[in-house]
Amino acid sequence: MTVSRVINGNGYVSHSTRERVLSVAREMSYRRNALARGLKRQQTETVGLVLGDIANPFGAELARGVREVLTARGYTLFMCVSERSAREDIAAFDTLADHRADGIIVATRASKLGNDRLAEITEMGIPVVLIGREFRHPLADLVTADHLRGGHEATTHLISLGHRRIGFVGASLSNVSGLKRFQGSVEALREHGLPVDETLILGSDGREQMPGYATEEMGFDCMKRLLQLREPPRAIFARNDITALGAISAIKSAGLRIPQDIAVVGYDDIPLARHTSPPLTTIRQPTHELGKLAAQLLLRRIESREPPRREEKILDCELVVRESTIGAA
Amino acid sequence: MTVSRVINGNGYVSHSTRERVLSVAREMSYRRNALARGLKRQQTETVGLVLGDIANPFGAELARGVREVLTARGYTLFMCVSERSAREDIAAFDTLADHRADGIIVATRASKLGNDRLAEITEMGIPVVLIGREFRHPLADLVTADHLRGGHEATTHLISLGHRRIGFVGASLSNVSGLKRFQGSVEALREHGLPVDETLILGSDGREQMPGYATEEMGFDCMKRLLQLREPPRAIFARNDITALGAISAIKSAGLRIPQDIAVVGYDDIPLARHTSPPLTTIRQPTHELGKLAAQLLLRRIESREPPRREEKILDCELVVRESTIGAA
DNA sequence: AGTACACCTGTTAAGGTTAACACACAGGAC
DNA sequence: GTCCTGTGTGTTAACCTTAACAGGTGTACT
Repeated sequence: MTVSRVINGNGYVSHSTRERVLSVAREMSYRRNALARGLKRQQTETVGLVLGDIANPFGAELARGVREVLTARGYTLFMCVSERSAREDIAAFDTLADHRADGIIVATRASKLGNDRLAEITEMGIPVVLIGREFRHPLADLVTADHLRGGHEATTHLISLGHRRIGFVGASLSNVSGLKRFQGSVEALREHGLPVDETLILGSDGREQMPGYATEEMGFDCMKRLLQLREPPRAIFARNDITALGAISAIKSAGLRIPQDIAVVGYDDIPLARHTSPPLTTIRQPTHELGKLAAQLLLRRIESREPPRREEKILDCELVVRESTIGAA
Repeated sequence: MTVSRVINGNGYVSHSTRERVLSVAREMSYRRNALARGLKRQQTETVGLVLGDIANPFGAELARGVREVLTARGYTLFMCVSERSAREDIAAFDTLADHRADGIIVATRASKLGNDRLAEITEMGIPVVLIGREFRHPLADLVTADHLRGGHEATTHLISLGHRRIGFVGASLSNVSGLKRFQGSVEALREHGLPVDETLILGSDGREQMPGYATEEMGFDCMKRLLQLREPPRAIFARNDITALGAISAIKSAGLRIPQDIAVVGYDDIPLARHTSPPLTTIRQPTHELGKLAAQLLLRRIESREPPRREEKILDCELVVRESTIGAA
């Protein structure tokens, strides 16, 4: 009835009526029912963000970017975590679809099962945007950082410092971003005529279950194994900063110095990276931008009458040189 | 109609009918509408978690504990972030209330405005459980770690190592947990007849806005100021591990050694703490347990017919001694 | 035969909201 | 007087699901 007009502030309502409605509403501590509203209006002004590892500051920053754009446009963000398995991914997609989220942003690792369900959901007409996840679909946009170039730059940096034996910590076949970083690294080696020594490439050892998000634990373990080699690498490229921190820890506990004995490059430029000892050379992803862009693309999809042309945006990364690669001060 | 019975698996449905329904459902890629369902059933099997800083691994671990319990019982967890202001807190509460979440777990800092709205929501009959947030209400349960004792233990540890000038990094009047840690610390000093030197207590300097979650930036800044004192402290108790990392960074960039020149104790025992250099002595909170317990208390409230008696659980912390306080290997 | 019960299916209404429409009145323009 | 427009209010139906009930068939037991 007239109440709706008051609550939503559209249509004509006389001042006195409005006051009366508001006062009664206050008195009975009325809250409008978003379920009924969504049901009727066929839109909920709600967006779901599916994150993998929320312990990684990278995910936090991503969420921040997404939220910034969404709240400015009046949307609510609900975050779902899916850290263990494709099953959790699917559960998150289903829940968001069931609750009629207006759109979904997905930043978890790809998996066969997950992608299949994602395709279904996309085809049902729910706008979907991926962040750094391998899933191509004509109805879903994709944003990602240029990990190929990032990996390339990181490695080129090490090569330019004279390193010839470069270890890779945190290799993973199932994570696209990680894989691209690795590929970029290999390309750089090839370009400089350096051999790719497989004994220097360590990852999660097959015992990788779905989480596979690289942890400091993993960095620590891999680095320890590298140090046990007859001729350990003199430089390390880690799949991300968290992994790099683990590697640094392992190097130090072996009594070696960074960068004099072993140089380390990370990836992501998490806030902590500038405060490690030594401060970590790393590849900065435009994390915040990625989140904002994903949200913008999603809103474009949500608010346009018919499905817009698919967008795939690849943002540049940037090498940030700190003291973990060049001795200093 | 019969469809509902098939979808929900209750009531009698013949095999053939069930198959027919399922096949049609698949064909039209039917998804049940959680809005309509929630509207009709007056429950959504959905719980909201309001987190402050999701970049802090502490929040991540908390969420993990909460989720573990909820999913096992068939509930869905939606996370909302409120990192900047009391306004965001309120927005999150409102959204969750509007969407008829069955219950809300709140782990953000207390604020006058936020608590007022929380009281309203609680009194509307929505189950609420607080984690480490100062908000007492007969209808809301509270779980927290014993920060008073934690702060006491950390400081006692430093005193037992012979320290007499102990700095406190990250003081904040507006954060209860932080405040308790500080109080515990002061009590320990008093018990040992040591003076409380206010020049050694640094926080966010009044320029604290709502976020106030202590960052490594803050730890770095405070520590730098402490080092500029005529007689800097020889030991530091940081409000949390992230802050401690910042402090460590500042100490090192001043060319001092840990723990020989300055000992450092953190708080939380985040995964990274064992991988810093040197590994960080810290107070371990039963983070995962806190999350689980909060979820259990919430479910109790949700599922009991009439409001149960208020529970307030205080879990013990534990000192984890590592090399940032006692020189070693 | 009559009664009880298990099994299966359909009808109705309600949950809270809003789009669409209908109506009513006032004031101004012609 | 008629028409138009702006303002204010009310009615209806629909969004999709499910609780409650009603009704049907068939089998088993007394």
